[in-house]
Amino acid sequence: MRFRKLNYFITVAEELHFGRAAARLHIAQPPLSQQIKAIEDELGAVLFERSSQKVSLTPAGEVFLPQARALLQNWEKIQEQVRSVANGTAGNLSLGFVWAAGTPHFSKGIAQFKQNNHGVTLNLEEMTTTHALDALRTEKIDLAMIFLNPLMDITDLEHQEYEIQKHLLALPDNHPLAQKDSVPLSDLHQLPFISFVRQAHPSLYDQIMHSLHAAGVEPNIVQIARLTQTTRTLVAAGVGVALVPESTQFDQREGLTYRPIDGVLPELAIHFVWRKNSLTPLMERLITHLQAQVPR
Amino acid sequence: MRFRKLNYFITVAEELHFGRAAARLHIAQPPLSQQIKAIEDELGAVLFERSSQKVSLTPAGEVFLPQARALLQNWEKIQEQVRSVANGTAGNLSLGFVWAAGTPHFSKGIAQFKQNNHGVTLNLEEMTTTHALDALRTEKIDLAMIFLNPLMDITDLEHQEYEIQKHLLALPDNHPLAQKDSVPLSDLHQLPFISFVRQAHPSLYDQIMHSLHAAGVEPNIVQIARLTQTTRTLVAAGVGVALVPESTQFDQREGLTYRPIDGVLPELAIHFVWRKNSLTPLMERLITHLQAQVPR
DNA sequence: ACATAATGATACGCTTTTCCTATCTTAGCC
DNA sequence: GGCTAAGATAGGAAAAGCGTATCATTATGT
Repeated sequence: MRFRKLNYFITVAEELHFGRAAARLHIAQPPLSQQIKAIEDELGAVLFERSSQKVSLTPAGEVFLPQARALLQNWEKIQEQVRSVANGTAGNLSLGFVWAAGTPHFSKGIAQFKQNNHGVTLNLEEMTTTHALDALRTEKIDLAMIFLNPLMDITDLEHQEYEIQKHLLALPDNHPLAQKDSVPLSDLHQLPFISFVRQAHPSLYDQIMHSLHAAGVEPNIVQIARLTQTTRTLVAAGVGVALVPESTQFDQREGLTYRPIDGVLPELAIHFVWRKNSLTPLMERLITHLQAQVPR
Repeated sequence: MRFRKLNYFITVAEELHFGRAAARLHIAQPPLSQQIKAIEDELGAVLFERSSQKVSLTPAGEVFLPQARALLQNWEKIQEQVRSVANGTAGNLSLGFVWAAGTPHFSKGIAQFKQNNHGVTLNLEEMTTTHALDALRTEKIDLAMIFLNPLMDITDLEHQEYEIQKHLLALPDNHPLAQKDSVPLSDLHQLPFISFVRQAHPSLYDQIMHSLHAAGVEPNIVQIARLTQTTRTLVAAGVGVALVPESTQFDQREGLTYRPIDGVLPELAIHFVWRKNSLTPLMERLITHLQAQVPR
């Protein structure tokens, strides 16, 4: 599909000489004459006024020439665009990610990717793990970055690790435990606790609770916060303490301190997740790029 | 140039099934697979996700489909347009015509032609014979309607008769000659005369003067008018009499009378004139149409 | 688990299209 | 009147496209 004939016509129209045009096209003159005749037959319109002396365009040819040029140009553009989408330098991508993934290196990575891929439209949306999985399966998003753990049933999906975060204990500045450099897990027993809603990340929630129980810690959940933002506000207000992903510390806040935990807690594994057979070059490129931004 | 492959792609994209698509295209399935593969190779982009279970578009294919459709549609439009221009139902045409050609049947003919050929843009310009010939040769106009006579050198042009007009004598209402039903040529001797500029229609001018001399009439040219409009104003004002084309009488005017001439005067032959080998279907159609409007 | 059915890919020979070489035709020119 | 330049025509060769037969893969049903 080289639009051969269209090119033949344009070249003859430019040279106004079958011999020279044929030379430019690297073919002999007779087939060129034939092909032009074929176009004329197909269109039902004579495009050239021929004499042995000179060749000129008929009004029909005059009208055809710019249109033919435009068509070819259009075709070039289409080709480029399709190629761009194919190798991932253009296209659309909807990404759902959990709040904890929104680290400075994540933002930087996204910004760079946009910078280097002007043809790409990224659609970013913050979601809970539960919501993101649903959005993936209903094809509302193409890619998710969520808390993954082995208990989840994701046989219809594929995934790849993004980063592992540790838990930190969020404390009010003036809390007695803030004196210690790191807090033993057992110290959390019966402490007033602020948790996220289980439904947001059910497996993670269950895993954390399991770990606490195993360490003999019975948390006294005094409040359930839907947004991490709210959790921090409540902790700062002295309502209680909370276990938060380490990425939370990137947002500094008056009156809040973070301490590492001494003891066994599940890791916070953020994974890229996508539907089977839906991994496009664009997604691959984005995943590779974002992963490269993760420190260490 | 049937844009075969493009159509193949579109059909497969619509059916999402190589077998059915091949059937719709009236070819076997293997060549279809081959051609699709050829497109993919050419674009450097996989367009379909194939499995023995189902075929689906890749993002690149998704982008390509509407573009391919648009391209084909565009091609159809181009074809139609070229065909229209070729058979004269569309296009542009610049027509220069002498004032005398602007009769009611001329106006009606033009109006009808426009009505019946909406794709046609007519560019009408009133000109003198001299100016029209120049405009023709410099390709500023495509067709002229001018006073033609055998003395003119128009070997580079072709022509066809439009209509023959007679001369009339334009008189003030109260002029003594207005009493007669027709005026003998000899009566014009020494009468105050209003003439057009010789340069406007030189051959015609010379021919008229020759006829007058031959009849022993020595006109007393008191004024030279550039516009026929002006001639009539001057005649009505009693400045003199004038020889005018019979078409002039279609414009009635207070205080003006026209009388036939008894005697030998050149006929006013208005011809279509165009450059050799420049007669397009559109011009042919216009010429035929206008000529059919001439009375009798 | 194994045979069956459905579907796209591959192999290979045939047909059609396109191209090339050689020659013809026409129109200007010395 | 022959010469030259340019496009058209003729006929065979090369290339592209197509068809039949077959393979490979995957789901399905017993």
